[in-house]
Amino acid sequence: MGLTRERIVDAAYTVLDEQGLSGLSMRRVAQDLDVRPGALYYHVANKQELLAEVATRILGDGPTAPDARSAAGELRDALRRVRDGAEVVSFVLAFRPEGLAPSRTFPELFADRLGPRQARWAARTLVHYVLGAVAEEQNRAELVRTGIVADEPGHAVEAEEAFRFGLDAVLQGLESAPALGPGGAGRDRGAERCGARAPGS
Amino acid sequence: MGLTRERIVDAAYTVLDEQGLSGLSMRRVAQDLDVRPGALYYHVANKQELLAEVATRILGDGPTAPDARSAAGELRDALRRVRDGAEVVSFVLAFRPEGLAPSRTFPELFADRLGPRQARWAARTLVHYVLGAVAEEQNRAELVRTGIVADEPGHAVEAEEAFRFGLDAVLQGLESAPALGPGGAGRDRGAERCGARAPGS
DNA sequence: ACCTGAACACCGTTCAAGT
DNA sequence: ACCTGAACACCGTTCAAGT
Repeated sequence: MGLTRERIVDAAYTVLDEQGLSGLSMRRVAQDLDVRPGALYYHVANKQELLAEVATRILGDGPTAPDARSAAGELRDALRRVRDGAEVVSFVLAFRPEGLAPSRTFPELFADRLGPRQARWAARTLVHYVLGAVAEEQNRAELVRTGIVADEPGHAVEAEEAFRFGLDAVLQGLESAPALGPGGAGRDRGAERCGARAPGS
Repeated sequence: MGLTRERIVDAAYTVLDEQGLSGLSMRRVAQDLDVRPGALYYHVANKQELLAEVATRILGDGPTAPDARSAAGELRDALRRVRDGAEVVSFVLAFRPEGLAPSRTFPELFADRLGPRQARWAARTLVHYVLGAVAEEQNRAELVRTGIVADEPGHAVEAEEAFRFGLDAVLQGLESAPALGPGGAGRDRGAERCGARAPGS
């Protein structure tokens, strides 16, 4: 009864939450919509585009909080609301940089203290931290679900503490370390040989 | 002429470097070894196990440097040596935590200053940062390869600066922020409402 | 304009049967 | 013990043909 881009995204989001990212196939989405797989391609270019739409839905309007700590918390909440949320957003962020909400809003959080370049770098550091932490947590949940690993009690609180520990460290470092102009000079305490070559081939 | 687990890992590593992770299939590996796909399963349980072996090869013996900064640099070098290295290691780290070299060696880097729990958290924060940074860089390289995005000149140096910026921040934060006992009390500067609920469903 | 039917070119994995 | 042949149950994507 009228296939729509929006209905497809809805169905995909539901499949994601119920089956996880590994269960999210175009064929499965089509089946849930009582439609042949090919029909989807009239409304959506390909699976990547559909995933990008799902990621946008996961992230919502982006964080509304004005400070980095609360914004990171909001991002974490958004990612945790749906199964494999961090994995989906990471994937989309990979092939569509600058296209997602955090890439636009997070740099603003550092715009008062840092130049535009450093603000972008700081934002990426923070976003990567949250994505990595939530992805680890959700991946572990997937392993528990499949029975590969046992659900140790007290793991949830440990995850909480661990997240806070790392978040504190990252925020601390971001607000103290790079107190210098947009040129990028002046990081000179034991910074010799950190291993940096051009990517091979 | 004598299929071996080692020869299979060799072939997989070569396919990875030449075709990327998306081109690394069991069938492709079998083809390169002049063998039917089914033959691989006599030496390797499944694709995940093979990927774990490839990740181990990418990481080598783990970092030999005694300080966190150099260790992070060594990890980054190792990941960058092969195409999609960060993606592979992230994937393996997801379904096989504690199984890879960094999970064992990185906590030692913080063992003198932090308790065992915090040392593990600090290690994870640092490893996630490096993985995220290299993954972003390599994902961009893949996009350039496919022609989806243009190869802006000066992007390599920007990546270098960005990595150093974030690394400095993370290291700074890790060595200053959590100067407290293994109990976990005492992070009390503006830490209200960071958004923490149990994972849904 | 929108969807079906049907195919194309792939996947990972299993397993009887051969040697 | 080790590998082949052949299948099973999937994929994403395309595209003529129908309505």
